[in-house]
Amino acid sequence: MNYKHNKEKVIQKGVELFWVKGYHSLGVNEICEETGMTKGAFYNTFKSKEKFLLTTIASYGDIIVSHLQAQLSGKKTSAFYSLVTLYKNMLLAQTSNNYMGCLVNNMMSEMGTSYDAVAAMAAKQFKRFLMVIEPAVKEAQEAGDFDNNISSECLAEIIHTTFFGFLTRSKSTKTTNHEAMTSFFNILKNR
Amino acid sequence: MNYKHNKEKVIQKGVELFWVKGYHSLGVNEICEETGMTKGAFYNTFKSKEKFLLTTIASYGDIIVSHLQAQLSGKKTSAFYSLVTLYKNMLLAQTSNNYMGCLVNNMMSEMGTSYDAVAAMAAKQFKRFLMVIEPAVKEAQEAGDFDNNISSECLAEIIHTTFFGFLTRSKSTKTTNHEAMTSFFNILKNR
DNA sequence: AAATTTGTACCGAACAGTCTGTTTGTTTAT
DNA sequence: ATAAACAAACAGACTGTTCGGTACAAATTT
Repeated sequence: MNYKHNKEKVIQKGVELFWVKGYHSLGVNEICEETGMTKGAFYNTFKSKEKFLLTTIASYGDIIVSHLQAQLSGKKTSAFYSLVTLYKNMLLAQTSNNYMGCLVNNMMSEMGTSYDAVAAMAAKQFKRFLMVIEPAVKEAQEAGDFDNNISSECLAEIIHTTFFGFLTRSKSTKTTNHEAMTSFFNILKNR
Repeated sequence: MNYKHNKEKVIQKGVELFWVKGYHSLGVNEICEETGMTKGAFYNTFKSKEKFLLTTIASYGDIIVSHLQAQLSGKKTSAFYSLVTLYKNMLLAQTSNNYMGCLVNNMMSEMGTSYDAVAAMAAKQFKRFLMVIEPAVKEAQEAGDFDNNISSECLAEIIHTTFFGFLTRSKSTKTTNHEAMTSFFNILKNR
């Protein structure tokens, strides 16, 4: 009544909260406390907790897509090196992020088998990530750094899927395995 | 008191339930209903929901370790081929398992950042898996199928981590990406 | 004035966990 | 041999809390 909520800011806070706590251990009450909304405003705006989650995943996807594009469009170095640097930095970022991983990956894991709409949304965002990565992969293939006997789409999928694997693993070890990540890219690289 | 509970059976049911539903969306009431226990018996036996989870993860680890050992000890073919077959079959099994993934991987993701004891237990089981895989990886390296410029431990870790990535991803797509999995092993193979 | 948004009290259901008292097999004392 | 004592396992009603979601009136915007 005395305050018009900034929907974008609320969504960003939602991203943060779901990212840190996951879906089931985050309550609507806590969302309201953290965002300054009341339940009335929340349900009027977002209809349900699940729909709010879907909105946050989509928003998170936007952020990551922008990040990936920014990191890969620099073009100061080879596409291969850009990719290696990108993934190394994203893995490194986990240490200062309390190993929260990636919201899309987290939601695939927590909700994938039980909430179809969430699974579909996560899959959609994953595909968007691949679409940003793929041109760089293709470029690295054409430059001879990656094998050419495999489609760039498939290779992009392998890379990002493996990255997700490292993210999940780092949650339990509380360390980022850079050695393995580096070795992974060394193996991918044509000798 | 006309019934003595079979602790092992209860744990196995717990494995199944946590595997399907995860931690936060599985209640103690449901565990009791499904196992035939009452709350009194449950809390007397397992002390808490979290401790029960730890027990089930350890038990699940035993099952998987046995499975991995059994599949790799056959030795009818090369170590490389045994590994490829093993992972292909495990990925394939997801389709008939409703994409439940691997309990250890699921728990790393859901609980890793919030419950240290669970994170540690998941990490422990993961290490056990690696210890079973590693000798086969080493053998494949010695046979010339895998690169020798990398430690067998590290390579085992890359393989299993990537597999976990594929598991998580299959939860959202509801399909197992065999093409990517096969390509992954093709890339690993020395040409 | 009409429509929309907000705040708050409230709902029934579900949550993890506790409490009291009971049933059991075993150990000890007679 | 019998009985008393005991600890462990058991049953399930019950605790207080939190859950997602609703109702509705007051405030605000149109």
